[in-house]
Amino acid sequence: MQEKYSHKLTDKKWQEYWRDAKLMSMDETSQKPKYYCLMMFPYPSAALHVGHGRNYIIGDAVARYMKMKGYNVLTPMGWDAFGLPAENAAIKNGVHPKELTFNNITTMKSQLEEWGVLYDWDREVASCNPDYYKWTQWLFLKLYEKGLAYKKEAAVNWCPGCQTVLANEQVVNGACERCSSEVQQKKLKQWFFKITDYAQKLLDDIQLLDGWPQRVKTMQANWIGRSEGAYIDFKVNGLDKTLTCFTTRPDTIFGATYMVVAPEHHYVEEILKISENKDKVLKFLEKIKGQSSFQRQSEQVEKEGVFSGLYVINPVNKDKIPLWIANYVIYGYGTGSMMAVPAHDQRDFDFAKKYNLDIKLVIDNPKDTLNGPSMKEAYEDIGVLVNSGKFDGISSSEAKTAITSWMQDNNMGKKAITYKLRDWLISRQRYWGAPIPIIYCEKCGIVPVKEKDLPVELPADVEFKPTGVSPLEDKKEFIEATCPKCGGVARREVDTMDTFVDSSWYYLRYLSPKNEKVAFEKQLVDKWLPVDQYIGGVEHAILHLLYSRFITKVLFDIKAVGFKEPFANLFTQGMIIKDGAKMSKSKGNVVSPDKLIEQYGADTVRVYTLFIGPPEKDAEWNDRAVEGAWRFLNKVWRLMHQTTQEGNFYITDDELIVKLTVKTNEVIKKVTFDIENSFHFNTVISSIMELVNVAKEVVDKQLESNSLKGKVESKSPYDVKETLEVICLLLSPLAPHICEEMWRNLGHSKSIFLHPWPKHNEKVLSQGQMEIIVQINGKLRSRINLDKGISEEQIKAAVLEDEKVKNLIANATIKKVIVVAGKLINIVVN
RNA sequence: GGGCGAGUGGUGGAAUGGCAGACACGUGGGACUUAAAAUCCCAUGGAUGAAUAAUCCGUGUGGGUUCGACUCCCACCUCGCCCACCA
Repeated sequence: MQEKYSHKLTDKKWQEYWRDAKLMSMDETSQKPKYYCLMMFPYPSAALHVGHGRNYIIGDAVARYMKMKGYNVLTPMGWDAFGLPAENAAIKNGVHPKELTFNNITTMKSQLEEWGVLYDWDREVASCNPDYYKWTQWLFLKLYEKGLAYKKEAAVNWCPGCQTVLANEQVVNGACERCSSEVQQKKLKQWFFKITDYAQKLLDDIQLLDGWPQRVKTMQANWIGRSEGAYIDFKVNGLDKTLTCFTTRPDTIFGATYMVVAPEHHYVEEILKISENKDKVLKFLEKIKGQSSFQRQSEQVEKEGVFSGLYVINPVNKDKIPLWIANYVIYGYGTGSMMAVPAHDQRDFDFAKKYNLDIKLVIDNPKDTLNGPSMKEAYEDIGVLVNSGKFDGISSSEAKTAITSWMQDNNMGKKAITYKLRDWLISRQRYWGAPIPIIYCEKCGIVPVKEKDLPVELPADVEFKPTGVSPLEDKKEFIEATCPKCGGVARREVDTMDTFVDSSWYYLRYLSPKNEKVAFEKQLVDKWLPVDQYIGGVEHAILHLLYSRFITKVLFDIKAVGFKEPFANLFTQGMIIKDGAKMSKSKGNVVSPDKLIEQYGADTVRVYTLFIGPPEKDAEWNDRAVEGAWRFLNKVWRLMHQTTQEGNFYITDDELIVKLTVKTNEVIKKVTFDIENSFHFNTVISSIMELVNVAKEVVDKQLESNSLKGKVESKSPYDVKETLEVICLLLSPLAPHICEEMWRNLGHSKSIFLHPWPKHNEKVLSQGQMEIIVQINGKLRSRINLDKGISEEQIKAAVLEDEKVKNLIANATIKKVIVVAGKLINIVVN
């Protein structure tokens, strides 16, 4: 064994060894229990920084740990390889997206290897390969068959920068998530997945996700946004037309004093035809059009509206109330129109004040009687109904159901549930994605491509120009097709699919990545899924995870898989921050792992990354503190060297033996608990540091006592090697290279990762003495060392006999004594 | 406005309701060295102390529960993230 630790001696050697030995390959014939450990597959962008590294290092540590715990571990990796950045780069630099993507994949793979992160590379997938996207297209066909893929004209978010359509989820503060251009509205015919059909199931089954962070579950529930209420029909005065609104407060229907429709509402066209107020309405619509969607959505924009010139009839009391058009009504939610109850909704109240509309009190505050005209703000709480006909006097919560069923009986409205969740718009007017497998025939209309004709391959040479339509539009050989139904002349769909479709099922493909006959084998996925541990960034808390859940449920319903949820346990790691901000090229605060790995080695970078803080929380990167991890590994190496160079090293002093063996077993217990319970590798490392510190101290003391004459020999000396092995084993998932090296130096011929994880021995823990804290009236006053394992009564007696304690309570009477086993005693006196 | 999370030394952070500040980083001092690096040792929340004595204060603020609160409950303040004119 070298005297000094050098990562240059260990890193490459063991990386190659593990790779050749296929250490992390799943064993298909194994009888061991399975463990599917999955990292969110990355988009192949230029180069990884230490922030990305955290994700892979955590995952690798978990996978190695579970392997040592005796599981048959599946830990695959792949590439979410379609998408805009590669295509944008192609437009800019003229490099084909495919070339760029695969170059990036090569770079990232070698970076992962340098970190010592292992995967079952035989199962690698890339979503841009035809043998993968063939099955993404198959998935589309399955949804189409089930009526879950449909085409409709829709006002879509159009990014003028990327020249494409964006999903609602890709619009952030009215701007494109990618290029920050201001998003415009545009009407296009687009393909959608009917995720709204699964809104309730997606919401209900959140309950099944015991292993998910509460935060993510809440975010999903909010995103689905279920609300219960009623649809209520309002007849337009004097016309044979009904406008329906959605409300969560049917109890306030008697207080509706006007009605509002969104400016985009289809009825606005009718209004313009017949309204006497047409000019003002037109002027208003013009003004609203000038406001970007971002302006409309921000709260700074004042509620504005215009009287339509028409009236509607409140069905419950036949009141004739004005119909308004206003910017604060969202076309996409509910019915795009709403009843306004100014007395009991703050927004309606503000609007009514501004335009001098009636405010009618229908819910009274039982504690403090309200007076309609003098109200300063809306009363939104529960209360007792007034001015509500036969419903006067009942509570508002009762009234909700009572009024709804009464309206239902009288054909005025009905119970309703709405969701904020919208259907998933999957069309992209882009090249670098999976083509939507659809053919348009003049005779037969929309015809899906036959499964046997998949994949619909992307042509290689196309012109990359942002024109607002897919580059495939220019590609005659691609567009021209024959109708699969009638054989006639037809044309192909030129849009490609949102990359979230690619990533919504990849975890199934890993089980049979090369199968050319099916997307995945039911028997295999049913055995291996749900994923035991999914690890990734919280930024995917909504989109990717919701889409994956949706696709899994669809596949379950068509009996393609036998499970309802894809991911049993989810771990979302925190971001690495540098100089107070997320690492990004534009901010110039990116820390590259390459130099650090060159200087300190992979294990130092890994240990520091895990030591930086609890993995689920954000953490600030500190280059200087990396040094601490380096020093620690060197310390371990020196201890190892010092105690193995000249044969076995025995501890012969009984006290030292107890100290070291107790600590060794305590740390095994603590480390195992911290990994199992929370992946808190930061405390795992600090515990191992403590063990190393104690071992060092014991070894030094032993060396001192060896040089002393007349030392007392123990009857059963302790070989330090036992503790050294434990240190190697506990540290190996975190710092695999150095541990593998030290393990071999300890005389083992097989890889440390094939050795079982150590178990602690409770009996050892009960040896020696414990320190009992003595509190008087809850304040720390003394400490007393007592033998472990004595009873509470004995502790109490021993403490009360103690001279110091006696003095402290000399002039007081003892009221009560509380003993906490093994820890503390609190004497309550007065 | 709603939801979630967080507030502990100079810094990152630790603490099943039971010794607050583990483990590190940094800093100061010392040993070794011609010197430096590396390594090792000591100190390191604040206050009053000559003090290695001793005592008091101290986990955002104010209350509460408890023998005992960083931890639980209530109210508030600050910060972060997500959502947001969702009827």
